[in-house]
Amino acid sequence: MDNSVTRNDPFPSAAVTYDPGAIERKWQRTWQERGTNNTDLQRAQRPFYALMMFPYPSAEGLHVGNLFAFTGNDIYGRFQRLMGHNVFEPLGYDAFGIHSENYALKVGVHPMDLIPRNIANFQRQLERAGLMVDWRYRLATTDPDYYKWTQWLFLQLYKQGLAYRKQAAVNWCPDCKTVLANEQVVGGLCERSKTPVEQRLLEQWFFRISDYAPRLLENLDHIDWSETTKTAQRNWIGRSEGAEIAFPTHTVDGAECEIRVFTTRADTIYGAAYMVLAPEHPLVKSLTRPEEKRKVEAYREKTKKQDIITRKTSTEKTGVFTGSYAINPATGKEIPVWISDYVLMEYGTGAIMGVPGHDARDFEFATKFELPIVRVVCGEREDANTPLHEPFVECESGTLVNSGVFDGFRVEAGKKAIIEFLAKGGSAKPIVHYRLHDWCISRQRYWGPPIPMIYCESCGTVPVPEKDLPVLLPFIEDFKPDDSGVSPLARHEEWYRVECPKCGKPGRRETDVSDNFLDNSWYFLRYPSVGRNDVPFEKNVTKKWLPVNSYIGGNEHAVLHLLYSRFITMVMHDAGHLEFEEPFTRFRAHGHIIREGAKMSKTQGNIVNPDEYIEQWGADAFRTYLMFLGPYEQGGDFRDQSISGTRRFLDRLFASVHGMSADSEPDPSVMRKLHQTIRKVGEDISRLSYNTAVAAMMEYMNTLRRGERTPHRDEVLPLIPLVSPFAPHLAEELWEHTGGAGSIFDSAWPSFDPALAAEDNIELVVQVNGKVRSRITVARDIAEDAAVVAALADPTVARFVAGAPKKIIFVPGRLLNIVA
RNA sequence: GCCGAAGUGGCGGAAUUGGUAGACGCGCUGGACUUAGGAUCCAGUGGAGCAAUCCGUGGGGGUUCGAGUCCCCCCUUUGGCACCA
Repeated sequence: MDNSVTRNDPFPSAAVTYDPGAIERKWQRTWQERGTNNTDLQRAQRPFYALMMFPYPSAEGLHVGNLFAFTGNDIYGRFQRLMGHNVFEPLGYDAFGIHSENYALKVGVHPMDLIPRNIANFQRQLERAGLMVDWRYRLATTDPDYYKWTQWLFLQLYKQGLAYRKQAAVNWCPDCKTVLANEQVVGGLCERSKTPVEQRLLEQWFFRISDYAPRLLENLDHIDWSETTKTAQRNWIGRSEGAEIAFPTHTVDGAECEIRVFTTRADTIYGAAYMVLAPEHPLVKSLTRPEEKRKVEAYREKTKKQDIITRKTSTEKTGVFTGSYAINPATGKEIPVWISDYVLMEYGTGAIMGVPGHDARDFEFATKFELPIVRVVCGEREDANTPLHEPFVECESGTLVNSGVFDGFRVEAGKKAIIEFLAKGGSAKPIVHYRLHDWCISRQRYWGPPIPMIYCESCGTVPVPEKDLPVLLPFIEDFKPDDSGVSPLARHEEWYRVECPKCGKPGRRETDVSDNFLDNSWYFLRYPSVGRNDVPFEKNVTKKWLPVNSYIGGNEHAVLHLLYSRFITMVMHDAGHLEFEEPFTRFRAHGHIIREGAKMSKTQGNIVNPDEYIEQWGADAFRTYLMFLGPYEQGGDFRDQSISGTRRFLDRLFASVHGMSADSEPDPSVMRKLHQTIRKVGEDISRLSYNTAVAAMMEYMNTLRRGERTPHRDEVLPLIPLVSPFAPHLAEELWEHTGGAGSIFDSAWPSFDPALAAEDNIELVVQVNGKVRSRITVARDIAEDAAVVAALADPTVARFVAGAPKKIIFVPGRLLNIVA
């Protein structure tokens, strides 16, 4: 006999209890059998491409951060499906690259063995997470079917003159005997061996992304992306408006020449007291007077040996005088020409005009070498003769002084006027400069797609014909990089020796592989065309599914991956392969998870292994908790203790569904709350505010449980679809249990009835002088006069209002403030 | 140095546009049920005070009838870029 119904327990312990393990296994199998997560790409009527950044399959397995990211995307995708879209949610593996290779080196397992193993482990973990992924379209960047097209992409860029070869410096670790990526150099030291990094010059392949800088910048105004990401890209592209100015001089041999500088502060040209060239500037040789030659040569040698990082981080200014002078085109005066490593050959023209009065670095340099410091700008509190004890860099309030005919100009106007004036004399032109460098894609490594180029003695550089793709990455035992500075592939003559495709004479393959960022710069184009081996992305399916409707990923990729993807898409657009030029219509950066207030790291041993938690709490509770622990776009703090709360919520949902009745009528106030909840959860999911969506459902659950009553069917059932994006397995189970047909994900999001959600009576906040004194229950549409009368009838309010109110502020439906 | 984000109870965090600060959850306190409770359920929970009430969103000013929210000046934490002319 059932005597478990007690006064305090409106939900009798039902015969069935919530067993997430069993339910999740059941539905994962059922989904698989029914093809619930499959999308018919051809026939879809309302395509919606919900993309998440794919993981690199590290050996540690799925990180809770991956799951946090994926779950957030999955919820959005499932919600869009319930809203009537055909949602495509693919996932794959970014399996080439230095991360994977380094791990393979560390454990001494060949990546060709290791990576498939890692992928298998990831796959197992991901399948437990209950993602709505259509695995038929899974890809790995290491699949020859995939990287064949990565190589094809390279060839398209080459064809368009966007890929070129030049000498460039790389980071070299003498201890690891390998080339390092910039990310692997921390504070001038090798991340792993802590050895100082050296710089080496190598011939490398570059993509002309800098040609696209203006477009990459301008388009940012038209795409719906997280502002933080757009800001990061804007800064990275680094547009500077300024002028190129020529300073006439003559070489040691007496020939006339000019030093061109780039400056954003043309207004300060009257304060240009010296010039500085980068040590490697091509004019240095011809400008160095014989008596200075020894010093200059020594300085150049010294800076050449310096590694990139030390040079960038050292603060003390150094430099030497060349012995030559140039003419300041504004003043007509001679100024000395120096060389110093604080001027970078890579930026601008590799030369600057030194304006010590109004630039911090120039000030430091001039102070050290006792060069004249002249004031040419002053603020409101200074005049032309106010001495400069520190550089005056303020522009806004600045006025030009000691600047000849330009005295009295405001900084901005002065800039324009001076450029115009110099331009007339042919010594200046306005110019826009970008900080964005060309993209070096060569890697002297093994684990990547070989760059599809062949060097022939008679034909020169010859691209591999498209029909010969892919250039397979061969299996080699000795994939470890050595101190030769070239890829391990360069040790394999049997591989790199080929006939020239043009003339048939002996040729040599390019032995570098391409950057991992090239692999993942186009994977989203590939997903819908996985399986097509004749084209990288099939025209019709691409037209139907791209650009991506929603892209979610980490902001650590704000500049590299997300910029490169945009670049590649633009190039493909320009070449006529794509109809759009921006790949991701909407992008949202998710936050990152920390654990108990600290960063998760292996050394601290506080890594969350999703397996254990899913085992203990169920995937649904784990997913819901991840979404509840903080705002999705900001991340949050993972606390073991807190998971119980979300699990309790699911337990209660399960119990409510099993304990509900259909006998009496639903409670109107509960129904009102229900419709408010439907609205809120929908709105919150739309703006990725998952934590508040979960809170709203919990709040409703509390409403449902309040008092000693059995919840009505109509009060409970709509909660199932609301919770389904978060707890898909449980929702399916409850949907089936309550007689739903097919998958809940082929049903619809519950409709929200504004009339039902509206309150008849509201609680009006009554303030006196802005301080809350009371809350009164009044009709929703109460008029101001009636509200004042009702408020003054309240004894507490009356006590604070002595005479006649001075002023009344009435916010209908919300608040009444009486100023007494 | 530059660019960005953020400081709210014991903790994670709520608070679309200036309008009830602390939703929701954890934890904690008390209680019910129980052989037991690290299960479940009920009640309470920012601080001070018997109470009326007062004080409270990093600190200091300001605007406003009203400020977590807007403005100015500081402090702290955190992410990114870093001699970018």
